[in-house]
Amino acid sequence: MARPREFDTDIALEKAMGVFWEHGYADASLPDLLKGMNLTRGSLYKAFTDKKTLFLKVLSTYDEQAVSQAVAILTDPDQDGWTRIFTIFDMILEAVEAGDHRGCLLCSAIAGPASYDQEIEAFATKSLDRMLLAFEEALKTVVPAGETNAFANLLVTQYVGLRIMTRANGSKCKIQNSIVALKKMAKRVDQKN
Amino acid sequence: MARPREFDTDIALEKAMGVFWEHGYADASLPDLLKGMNLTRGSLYKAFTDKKTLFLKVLSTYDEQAVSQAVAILTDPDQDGWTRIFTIFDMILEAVEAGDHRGCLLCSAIAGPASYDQEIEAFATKSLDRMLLAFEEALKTVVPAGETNAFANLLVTQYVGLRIMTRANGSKCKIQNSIVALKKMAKRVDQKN
DNA sequence: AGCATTCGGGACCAATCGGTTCCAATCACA
DNA sequence: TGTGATTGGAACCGATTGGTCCCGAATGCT
Repeated sequence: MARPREFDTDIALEKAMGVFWEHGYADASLPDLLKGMNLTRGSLYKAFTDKKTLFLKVLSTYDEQAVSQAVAILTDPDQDGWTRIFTIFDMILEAVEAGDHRGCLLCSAIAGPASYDQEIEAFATKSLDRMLLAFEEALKTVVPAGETNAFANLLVTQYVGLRIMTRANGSKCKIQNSIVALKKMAKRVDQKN
Repeated sequence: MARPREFDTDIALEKAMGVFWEHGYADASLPDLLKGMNLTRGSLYKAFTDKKTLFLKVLSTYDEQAVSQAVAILTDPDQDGWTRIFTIFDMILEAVEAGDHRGCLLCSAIAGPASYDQEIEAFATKSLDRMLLAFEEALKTVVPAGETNAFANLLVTQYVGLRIMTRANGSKCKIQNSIVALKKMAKRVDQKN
């Protein structure tokens, strides 16, 4: 019984992801979201309750998609540890070079609403911890066992830093150089091992 | 002639810095600023024109104070390069351990309004570039000449990443570990040099 | 046919935003 | 003493915020 939804919830969620990704949580206004999702106010609130609830669901799908992709790359057993790691960082660089300044939805959430909203913080932290574990997994093959955790944290911090700087326009060069240095560091660490 | 200002502009500016530092640019509302600065609307607008103008002035005083302090540490000729660098990172850790989750006003500006306001971006980028040069200066004594720039970029990125993660509450452990790894990295780089 | 539920779309809500303007009171300088 | 600028404080502005409600039309299930 009853008329079914005319729009696909998942597709709407991905469109919402696009809006939040570009504008950030706070600066994505309801009109922005409605236009980006091709919905009316009534439909949005009936389907997603709330702006914040919508954002949490978006974070969830971002975790399933972007984060899972990164995790898959970092834990790919067919590749060398450093190869996996630099696949991730090279993708960041490629995105910036292609003019994509959106950065990482997760990192922007941490920089923004996570500082005053515990739910958002918990969600974002959980996702970032998945990346931490994946980095650690990749490092297991290339650094001594007792050091994987520390280096994984360094790489996650580097990841966050790069993704944040991505959102400022004139940062391409700095991002390039950071990754160059990261590769040099990898070489040094590797020779010792 | 005329009645003089009852409040000290510089002190008001520092109070405003405190408000922006804690809340971020967008989330610092006029009432927040007025309460934090002990001013009324009229006085604020007469003295500082604008919320954005006020913020730019605040960024400027932040540059003169916090950034200059960091630059001074990083370029102190009496200290070893790595000592200078890890003084900076240890200060970040100490702040977090003391419960200070404000992070870095500059980094928050880059993560926030710098993405849609060119003036703010230009200002923040300029300040961050000062830190970049200072990191490079410190590195000159400990890494080969051709590599100082790349490593300086890595360190600035690390700095930004740490400062952003600082604003999420449960990140103390990650920050600790990142810095531990940074020190390990320094050792490896040093042995090669 | 009839019921239920969704649709798009707009009206409407209170609250807040940044910003302007006016006020009487205050105080310094000439 | 009088002029001029600044004070705290409130009133007020239009715009925007997130959110609710109601509408007639559409559509699927029984």
